[in-house]
Amino acid sequence: MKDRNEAAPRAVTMRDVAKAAGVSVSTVSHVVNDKKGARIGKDARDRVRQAIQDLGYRPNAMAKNLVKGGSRFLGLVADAIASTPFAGQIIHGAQDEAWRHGYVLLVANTEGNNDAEAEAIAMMLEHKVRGILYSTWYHREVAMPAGLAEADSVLVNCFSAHGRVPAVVPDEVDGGREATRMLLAEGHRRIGLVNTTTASPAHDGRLLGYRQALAEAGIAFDPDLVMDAHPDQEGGYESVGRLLAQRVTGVFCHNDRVAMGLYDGLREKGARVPEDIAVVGFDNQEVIAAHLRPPLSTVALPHYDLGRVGVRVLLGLDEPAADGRVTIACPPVRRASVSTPSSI
Amino acid sequence: MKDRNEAAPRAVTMRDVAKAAGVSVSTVSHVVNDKKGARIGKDARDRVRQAIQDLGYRPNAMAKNLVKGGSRFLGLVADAIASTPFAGQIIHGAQDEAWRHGYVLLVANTEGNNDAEAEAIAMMLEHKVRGILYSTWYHREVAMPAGLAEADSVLVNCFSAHGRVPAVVPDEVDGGREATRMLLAEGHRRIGLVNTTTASPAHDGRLLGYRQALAEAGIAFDPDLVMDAHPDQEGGYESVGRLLAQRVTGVFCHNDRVAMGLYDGLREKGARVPEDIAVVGFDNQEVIAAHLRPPLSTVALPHYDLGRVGVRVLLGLDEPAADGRVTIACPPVRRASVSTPSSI
DNA sequence: GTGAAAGCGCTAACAG
DNA sequence: CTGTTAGCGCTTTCAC
Repeated sequence: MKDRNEAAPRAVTMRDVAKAAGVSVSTVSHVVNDKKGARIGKDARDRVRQAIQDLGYRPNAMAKNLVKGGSRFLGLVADAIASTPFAGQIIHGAQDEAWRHGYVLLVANTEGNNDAEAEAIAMMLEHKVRGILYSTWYHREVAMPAGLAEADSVLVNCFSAHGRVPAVVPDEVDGGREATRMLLAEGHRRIGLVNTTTASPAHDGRLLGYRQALAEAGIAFDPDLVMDAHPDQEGGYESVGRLLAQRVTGVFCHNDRVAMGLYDGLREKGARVPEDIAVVGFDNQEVIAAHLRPPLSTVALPHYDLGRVGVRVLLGLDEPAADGRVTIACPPVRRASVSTPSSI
Repeated sequence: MKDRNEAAPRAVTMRDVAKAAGVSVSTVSHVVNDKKGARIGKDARDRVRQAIQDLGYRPNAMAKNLVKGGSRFLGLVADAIASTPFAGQIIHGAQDEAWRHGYVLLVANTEGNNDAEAEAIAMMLEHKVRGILYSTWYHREVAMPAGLAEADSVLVNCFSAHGRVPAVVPDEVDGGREATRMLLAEGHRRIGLVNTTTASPAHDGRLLGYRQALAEAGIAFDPDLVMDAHPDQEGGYESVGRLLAQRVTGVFCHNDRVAMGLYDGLREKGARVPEDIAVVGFDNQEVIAAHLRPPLSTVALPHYDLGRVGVRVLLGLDEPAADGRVTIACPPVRRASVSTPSSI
């Protein structure tokens, strides 16, 4: 760390380097940027390199961006970075892809606060970002914040009603299908679904996927096997009675937390997983799914890819479908909760 | 979103506004920044405001920073944003505090990759950040990456051997004491500690806190009550036998995941929480602690504050102690796992 | 009260 | 091969 008291010793600029190397600034510029066209004498080049070393020169990105007329920034506004790892995974994917293309992410965390959101977007606009990703921690419809329209933008894990802004979202239907298929593959025919209580892309999509998978297997849909519960451990726990009453042999839970609560309830009733009841979750929330007893089979929400593809769409590398959507598959993750450990 | 095909229509600048308002750029600059000294006629001021509206002018932060000779950026490099919510909370705290002081966070996620780290730091330096926060997702000693020394920097949730760089870290000893005290307060005298297997600030600090709390209560330290286990659910589960053999009535677990595994093991042995054994965790990892049966008493790792104070130290608003450390307390979070639900 | 002009650090023609 | 020059969009003296 530099001494905090030291008088700011005006940063070393290209001119300083030029002077030290006995060349002009443009020569320095050329060697710094490895300009193809420019033929610089090996001699001058070396002197410049040396001067850069000696003076500890760092190019000034702001000056460079100014003259280039546009920054290498990409904005990412997230509504909840602190509560789950989901936003973190989106950020991770977005950043990897952004860096790959020479962009830097400006991340703003709004925790759902509208003022923070407006401020964040204004800040990004003033930094002349190349575009803005607007992301939510769970898949939902959003009202486009004013200001977003001033830049290229892409919605990540959310979408707007009119569909005029490209949206990268998980394929909930596919996920529901995959989850149900894991149970089907083990021979289950009476499969319960513990869905969430509120209508949402997740609620509707996963239900549809469940029905599709049943249909594929030639099994009639039985509405009695579908029940709603608060999407957390408590909701799962409380569903046990209804599930047992329906004599299901397998259950597809709305998420891993519900499955965790369900495990507790089943244990209390003396039902074993997976021998008596096979369980599948959703989300692949590592801290839970991989460490339950037995480890939970689930379907992964592709947050990393949502972020990654969001950037690709923003940069024009991927094209959304005609409806403005890019849909990312939810891959199944098989663990011991659907069949006896020895068989997987 | 702007039409992706539209030819980039050179952004509107201050000159455009000046022309539209029939004034000079300096006048526009003065009204945009509400310069105190400058006396601008209400008339001119209004015309400028109007022109700004009409043209949709946004100041160019890069140009502003260039002339001001320094950016309003703060860098934050994190080693693992995607795996736990911990880094997210650090980022959240850092960003709130940064924004409060007019700074924007440049976040870089390195996932432990050294090249990514070097690149991230170089990028931040080139953007002339005011300073850099270097953070880790669990409390540990780090080797200072080269390059960090070129800027003011502060370590967050980590520290360097020589202590020349200020470090903001959680008070592990305090946390261990608080956790143990929760058990003591319920009358427990035979308290087990399931610690992690590897030496670390967490391992050593929490053990010390445990011993201090016992000493405060006049209880002799019994090494047989301290056992090590892998710091996850599996580790907790496997500790049950040893714990029961020691006839402890309360257990302080290295973290919430260990406590979660312990719950499973205790249930299998027919032991109830908290009636037969009271349990306390560490971390306050919401998704687990708040939703176990019964909800888990624990001690919170103050990640939000680590980030927040990290920024304050960087900006010179808080002073580290003589040893370069700023230590943040780990507050206890009481839930039902230490006493019967009715009594809390 | 308001404007003209210099310059922040850098790039990109264009000259030589 | 290398140097000169004109800006990029903005702030800030200093004149008028």
